[in-house]
Amino acid sequence: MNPPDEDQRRSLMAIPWFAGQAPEQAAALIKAGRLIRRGAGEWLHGEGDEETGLLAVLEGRLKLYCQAPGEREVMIAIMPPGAVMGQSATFGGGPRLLTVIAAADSIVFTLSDRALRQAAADHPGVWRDLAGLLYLQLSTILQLVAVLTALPPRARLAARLLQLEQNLGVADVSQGDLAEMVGVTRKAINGWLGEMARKGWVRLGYGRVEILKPAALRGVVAG
Amino acid sequence: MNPPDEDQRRSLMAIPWFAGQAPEQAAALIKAGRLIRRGAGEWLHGEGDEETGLLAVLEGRLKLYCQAPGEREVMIAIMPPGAVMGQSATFGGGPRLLTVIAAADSIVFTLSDRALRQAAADHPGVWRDLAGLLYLQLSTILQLVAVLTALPPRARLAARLLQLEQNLGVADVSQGDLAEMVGVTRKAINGWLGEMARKGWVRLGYGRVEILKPAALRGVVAG
DNA sequence: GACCAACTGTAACCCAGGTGACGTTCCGCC
DNA sequence: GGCGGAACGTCACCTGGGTTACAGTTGGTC
Repeated sequence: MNPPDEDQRRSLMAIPWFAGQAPEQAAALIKAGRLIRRGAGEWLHGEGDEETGLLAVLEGRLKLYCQAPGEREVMIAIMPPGAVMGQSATFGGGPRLLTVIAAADSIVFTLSDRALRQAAADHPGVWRDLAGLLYLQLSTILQLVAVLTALPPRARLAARLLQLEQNLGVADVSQGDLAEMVGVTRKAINGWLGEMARKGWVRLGYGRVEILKPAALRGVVAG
Repeated sequence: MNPPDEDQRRSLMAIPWFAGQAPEQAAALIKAGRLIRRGAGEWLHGEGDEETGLLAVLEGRLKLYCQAPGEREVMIAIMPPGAVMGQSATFGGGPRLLTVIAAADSIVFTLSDRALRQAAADHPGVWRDLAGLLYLQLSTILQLVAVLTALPPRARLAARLLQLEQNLGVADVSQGDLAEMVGVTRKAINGWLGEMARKGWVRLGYGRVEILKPAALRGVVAG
C-alpha cells in the first residue's frame, strides 16, 4: 500500500502501456497510484478500495476469474508481469464481475478511477490512452470469444498455450488451470498434452508446459 | 451518409448511452456524427471510412462477426436498435477484428474517432462517457466468455436466447445463426429447441423464437 | 528428513453431439 | 401464382470427450 519507489517507477515506466505515453503523463499516473503486495492465493481487493480503475502487474502473476451463471467461477486469464488491465468490478449495478487472485507472491500497481480523473485534469491525454487500453482489451477478449465459439477443444488448448507463453517459450500453468480455461476436463487436457509431448511439440513439467514447436501449435489452431 | 435530421436526433437522444450524458454534450456528439443506411446483408464499412469510433443502431439490426483463427468468422452478437458500440477495427496493427453486417435494412449512426476527439475538446466529459461505454462492453463480453467456457452447450443456448430476447419476448434469429453463436451445429440447436417447444418454454417460428417461459430458461442456464 | 498438498498420469464405460446428406416448408420477389 | 432461396426438420453412423475414481509424483514446509 505504498507509493512506488525509484526502482519500481522505472519498472513501471518500462511497461508498454506506460512507455507509450508522454513521459510526464506516465510519471504523473505512476505517482498517483499505489503498490500492493499479495501472497499466492490471496484475493486482490476487498478492503473497501475503490474497485474501478487500473491494475498493472509488476511482479508475480494474477489470475482473473469471471462469474458465470450458476455460482460458477471460471478462470479466464492469467496476467503476467507487465500486463495492464482496466477494471470495473461493479458497473451497471450488477454483482462483482471479475475476481482477481494472486497466483504467486505479487506486487501490483493500482490506480483508482478517482486518481485517474485527477491525473487527467493535468494531462488530458490520459483519457485517450485509457480508451486505447480499453479498446485493446476489448479486442483481446473478443478474440477469446472467437476462439471459444469457433474452435474445437484441442485447437482451443493450442491457442491458450500460445497465448500464455507470449514468446517466453514456457507457459506456467497447471493442467487443471488449463482445463478450466479451455472449458474441458483435466483428463482431456492431460491426454492432448501427452500427444503433443510425444510429437515433440511441448515438454511437460510440474505446473508448466514448455513450448518447443510454436509453429506446430499454430497449425493446430488454424485447423 | 447524412447528418441526422430532427426526428433522428430525437431517436438518438433516447438511446440510453446518449440519454445518460449532459444534454449539450450528447447534442454535440450527435451533430458530429453521420448516418448511414445499409440493406440486409450489406457490409457496414469499407469505403475508406475511419474505422475506429462509435456505432449506434437506429433502425434495423447489425450482426457482429469476429475473425477466428483459420479463416473462420463467427457471429458473436446481434445489435438491436438502441445498441451502441465502441469499435476499433484496426488496433495494434492486426488484421480486421470485427466485421459488421446489416441483418436487415438498417440506419446506423457513426462517429469517427476524429470527430469524437473534436467533440471532446469542447466537452471533456465525452472521454469519461466513452470509457464508461467501453467498460460496459468489456463486462458484456467478459460475461460471454464466462458463459462460453463454463456452461455446457444447452445452457449456452438458453443464455443466448435470453440475451437476444431482451425482455421483448421474441428473439429474431434463425436456428443457423444461433448454432453459429453457440458454437454447435444447427442440428443440435434444432433438437434442443424442439425439446423446449414440447415443454412449452418456447414457440418456434420462421427465423424467430418466441420465449414463453424465461424463468425456465434461466433455470437451464443456472444448471 | 518427513509430511502434506498440489499436481500429474491412467482406466472402463457411456452418451452427447458432430458429419453429411436429404426432403420439406416458408417467405419474398417477379 | 409460380419460382428460387432460405430456413426448418430428420436420418444413420460414429467419434470425442465427460464421468468417476485411484495411484504415482513433485515441491514446499515444518
